[in-house]
Amino acid sequence: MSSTDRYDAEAVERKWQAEWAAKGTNAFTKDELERADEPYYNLMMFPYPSAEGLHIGNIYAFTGADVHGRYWRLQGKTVFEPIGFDAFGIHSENYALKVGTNPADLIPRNVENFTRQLTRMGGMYDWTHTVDTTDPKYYRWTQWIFLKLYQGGLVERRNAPVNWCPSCKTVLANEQVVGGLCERCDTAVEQRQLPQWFFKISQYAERLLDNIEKLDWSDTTRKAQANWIGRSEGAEVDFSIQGGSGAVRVFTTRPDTLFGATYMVLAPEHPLVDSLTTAACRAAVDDYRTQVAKRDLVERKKTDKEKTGVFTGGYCINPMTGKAIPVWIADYVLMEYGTGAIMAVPGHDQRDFEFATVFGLPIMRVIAAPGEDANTALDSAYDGDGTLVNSGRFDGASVEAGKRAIVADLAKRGAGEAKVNYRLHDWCVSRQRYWGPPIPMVHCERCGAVPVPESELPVLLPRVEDFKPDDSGVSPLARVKSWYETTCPQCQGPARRETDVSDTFLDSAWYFLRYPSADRDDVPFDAELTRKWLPVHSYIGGNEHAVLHLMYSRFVTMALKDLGFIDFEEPFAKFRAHGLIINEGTKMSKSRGNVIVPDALIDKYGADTVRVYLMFLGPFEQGGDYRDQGIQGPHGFLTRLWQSVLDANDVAPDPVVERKLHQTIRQVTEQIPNLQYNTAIAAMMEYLNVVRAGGRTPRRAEVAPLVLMIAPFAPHVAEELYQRLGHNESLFASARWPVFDEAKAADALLDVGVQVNGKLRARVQVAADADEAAVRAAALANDNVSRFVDGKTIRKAIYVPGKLLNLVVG
RNA sequence: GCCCGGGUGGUGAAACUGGUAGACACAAGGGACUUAAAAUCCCUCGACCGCAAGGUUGUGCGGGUUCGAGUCCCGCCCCGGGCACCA
Repeated sequence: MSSTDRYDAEAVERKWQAEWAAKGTNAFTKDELERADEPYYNLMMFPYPSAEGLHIGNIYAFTGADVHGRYWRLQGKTVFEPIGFDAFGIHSENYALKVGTNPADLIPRNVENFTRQLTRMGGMYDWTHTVDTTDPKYYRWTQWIFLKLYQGGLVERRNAPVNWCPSCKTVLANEQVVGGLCERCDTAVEQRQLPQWFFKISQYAERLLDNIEKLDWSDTTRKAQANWIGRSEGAEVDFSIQGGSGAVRVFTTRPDTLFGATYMVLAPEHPLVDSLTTAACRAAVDDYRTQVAKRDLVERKKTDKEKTGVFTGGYCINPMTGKAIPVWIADYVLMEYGTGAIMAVPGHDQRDFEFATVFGLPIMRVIAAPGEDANTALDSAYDGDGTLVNSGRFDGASVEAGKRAIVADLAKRGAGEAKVNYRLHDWCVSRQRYWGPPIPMVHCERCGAVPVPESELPVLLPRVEDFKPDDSGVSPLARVKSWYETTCPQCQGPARRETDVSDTFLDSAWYFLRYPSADRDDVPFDAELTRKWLPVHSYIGGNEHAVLHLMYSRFVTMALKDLGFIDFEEPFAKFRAHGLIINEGTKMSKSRGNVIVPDALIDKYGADTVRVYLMFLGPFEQGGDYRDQGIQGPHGFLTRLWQSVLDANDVAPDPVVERKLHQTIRQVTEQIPNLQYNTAIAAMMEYLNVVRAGGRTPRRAEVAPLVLMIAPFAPHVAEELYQRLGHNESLFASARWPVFDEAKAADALLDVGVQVNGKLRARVQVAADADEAAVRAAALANDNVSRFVDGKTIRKAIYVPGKLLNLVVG
């Protein structure tokens, strides 16, 4: 054997990557996309191109998705597998600040490096249809989407709190606030109110929730989405203000406990706080409100701190008891949920109970559990089921019936109504930052906020050398006078551009619509191509995006459908979340210094080995533990496969090997579409062991199908072996997935376990068509079985055909 | 606190719908081939008892259902991830 016949992964991979690029094996022309017979859009979450390059987690995810795409391609589908770069955002911006470079210079270098690495891993990417969210040709259409939603009445400008670091003089994202302090300078973070742009996603809450059950998505992801939307059924109830006009409206899920509402609590920011506050309480209320405003948003939401609050001096009337109850303010009531005000029922809500205990407010029982009555003392809130007590004419009703009856009563009197509330709140898309697409709006003193005309898109992000945040509290763009000074598109008067940029999540909320039409500059997405290729057939990505990215993508898709731009409302027919890779039992992180460097691994073993190993580690949807030594297994496997194909002769396949082959094809064919890659690979290893058992010489017909089956995992070596088996064209362009023959997969003899009283005593071999009597005879003929049966009566026999016989004796 | 995962040999992990636990692989040990090494091939490999045949035991813990439980039910413990005062 000459040295050129040794498995040289590097040479093989170089050769085939060049071949694919030269022949355009994985790229589609517009015409090809339009004419595809069986389109299959295989999408994976595009990466943020960091300066460090692809990490093993990216590679794991992309490989798993690529295996999926290559499999369907071999099954005859036209698989479109694009990749792009999600390059805007705070990560790039902060990193650029840290190293003192402009992100506009940094990103192209990172993209180039990522492209090199992705190519090197052997992904089946169509590089003629890629996107870069920072390219004006892309973000022009991100801005277009903003405008379309604006025109559709789905965008609104309103004040909202942001985290503010008084020392860095900048707005912070929630994750930049650590323990109430700025992560960079440890200064206490405050809240500031700024006008921001919102997408009214909450209008879609019901549809977003209802559609979930129709989606073929990972269960965990669907549950996360449902929880995030957080539907809760209850009622809104008016508590009229004593000695004043109007009422305070609250949302409650427990209208049945209304008789137990002994006080009320408003969020400190609630608009009625001012009018409810009496002169005597004014100072304390103002003081408390200032303190709350000072705290950052993250700290505000901590649940484990002691309840605080102050009395406003005002009273409202409980619509059921007619009694006046005091109105307090406290930071445990949030302005953004419900109506920003609650009726407190300390007897049956733990938070209210704690608050009432701290401030000595009355606690009343209005629900009695079985065995309790109206006078049973409460030492904590009781939130279980039971019957109403201390509730006038509603006494004796169940919780369920009480809810209905009290809501009906309130409705009759015009004091309340049934109401469904959602946790999901509107999407704030404003970022007081530099590295993002400028929001395409103009502020005119006369006309107010005016959208930039479509014909003037893109609103280019100017190159700004000094994009460090300053104390203005607004985007760095607000310092670039030459940029923000403009004229009003409506009245031509002097105007000022919106200087905030949009959220990165907006960039990624529509990129899948762009890919097929990435080469079009006249439209964001071609109508025909979109109809043909979307919704996405398969989407694979991390569970860290299970909520926001997927939710926003669904929302944008729904909105675009309602606006008449597309004819479907769910973007991803199928979604699967992949697991995480850990290293020797511990999480990988830069600080631990245990990050696996993919380039070094590929240098040593080749991309094919790395791909197979990553997919072999554990179930793809659960992740796995990367162990350095383990890679030897897959590497040896590919080496043996190589050797076996080169050594193969033309003798007809051995029947025993052939049976195993068909069983293997069956298993692998079933498991790959379900992402059960680890066991599919194990089956192929097992088969190759049979082919090579005892050092026998493999036959060509025994190994040729294995070359095809390993191709999704190890595409380069598969191509090379396919060629050496005598084919001229690329395997992926010409080969078809092997088909198994059920008859040939069937075993002639079956191994049946024999139990006596549930304990395994023997295994007997019987003909595949043996009936129960035959199995029983064979079992009783077995010494070890008769040992346990002799002298006893067989009371019962359970026979699982072809598998197991259990004799119950006694 | 709540919602998801998960807990099986020395290790990563398999196990269809309740039916022969530990496939496949790593590591370890032994052997063949070789001048040697590499590569390749073969054997052993949960624990305990036994020369063996075989037996007992074993899937985080405690109960239960069943002819039969890693798998189902009830009650716990531990690990990982996400959400978190949501009224």
